[in-house]
Amino acid sequence: MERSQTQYVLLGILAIHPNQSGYEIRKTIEQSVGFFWGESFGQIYPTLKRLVAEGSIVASASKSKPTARRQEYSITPRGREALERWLAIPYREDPPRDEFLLKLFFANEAGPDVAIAHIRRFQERNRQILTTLEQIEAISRPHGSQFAGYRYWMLTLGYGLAHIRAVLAWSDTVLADLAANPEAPAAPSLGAERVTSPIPHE
Amino acid sequence: MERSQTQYVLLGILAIHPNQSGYEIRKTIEQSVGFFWGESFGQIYPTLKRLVAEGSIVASASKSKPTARRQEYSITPRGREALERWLAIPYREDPPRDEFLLKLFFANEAGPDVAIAHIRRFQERNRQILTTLEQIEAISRPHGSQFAGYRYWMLTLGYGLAHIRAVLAWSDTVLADLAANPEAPAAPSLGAERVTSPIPHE
DNA sequence: ACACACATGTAATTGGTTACATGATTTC
DNA sequence: GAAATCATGTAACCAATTACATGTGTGT
Repeated sequence: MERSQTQYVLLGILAIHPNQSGYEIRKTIEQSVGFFWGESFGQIYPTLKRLVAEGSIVASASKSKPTARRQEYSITPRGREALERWLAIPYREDPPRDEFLLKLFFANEAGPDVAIAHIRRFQERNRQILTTLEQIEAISRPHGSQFAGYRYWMLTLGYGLAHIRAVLAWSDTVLADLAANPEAPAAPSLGAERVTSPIPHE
Repeated sequence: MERSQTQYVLLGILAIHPNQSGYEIRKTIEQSVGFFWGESFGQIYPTLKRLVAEGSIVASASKSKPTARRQEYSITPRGREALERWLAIPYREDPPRDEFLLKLFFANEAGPDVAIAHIRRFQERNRQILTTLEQIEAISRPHGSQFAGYRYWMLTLGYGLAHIRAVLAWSDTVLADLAANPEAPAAPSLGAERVTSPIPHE
């Protein structure tokens, strides 16, 4: 609970766009930060209650859509302070885990066809995301800076585009290499003179 | 336990390089897949025991380094089968969570100085990793394909290099933009005509 | 003697997903 | 009237980290 990031996502989203229900918040998350962040209902609803109890957000009956169950939330000055405090501290790296790269790394145990299948899947998925991100970019550009925070949205979008374009280009060269030269020469197993990569972790 | 990926990392590492202790396995993980995968002792030791119980690996007293406590593990044919089965099934995307991008996305609530601080940190860290990966590449290239799996190691390394170079280039343009134009024009909050990004998830 | 790397393990905690359960509202 | 979407919540489960605890071997 102390270092749960979920609360700050909720605060941040409500800071940008108040008077949303839990259900709506989740949609907003999907549609804005969805390509690098996800939240589940099982996490959202309890956290909203906790934030209300702490006074970081307030709940109110919906005015725009007065249905029976719907609750709307807005950030309070206290919530804004909490958000700003959190934003100011250095981001933490959580331990990286990329199953795609892991399976590719071990692909020698399974053969090049398996590697190729994974890479094709990787390409399909990332081409799809790239198309989406490019559409957002195209739609947003004429809009100009229509809302606060637009600039930073564009920055994160730019990250996504740069990342995906780079790894898609990489995947093309990899596929070409695997197709041109399916069987790599066999060799002794990783032994005494192995090369290592001491990547610094936090 | 069913969908724990830890077991497969251990199997994969032992498939490439047998007769390692738990302690050693962890070091090997850090030094090979460390830039995209991590494992803790609290996860490694119980999983090793479970894999022994299942017959996927075998434990033996150390021959090369016969100390009191040291246990060495090697993969069995059964473990190899389990590894191959796992390698053949499509990788799963786990929900993305990038705190750096999240803080950047919300940076309008905190000001450009906060955004700049995060990006500088990001650059420092990634430049450091880039240097390490480039050194590995430089050392490995003359070695040629000295061991089985070398090829796939180089492929994952290539991914890391492509990714880091791309996001570092992105970060330079972002910093230049934020420095040249620290205050973005204020604008109404994210409202009715907001643009959305329906990223497909699995 | 001291420090550091090697080596193994467990317990507490937790952040999070998934599945389940329920019901209202809208749209076709 | 059926289906989809809106809407909220809880319980079970779990993978994983972190902290703690213990001890050996090596090098200075």
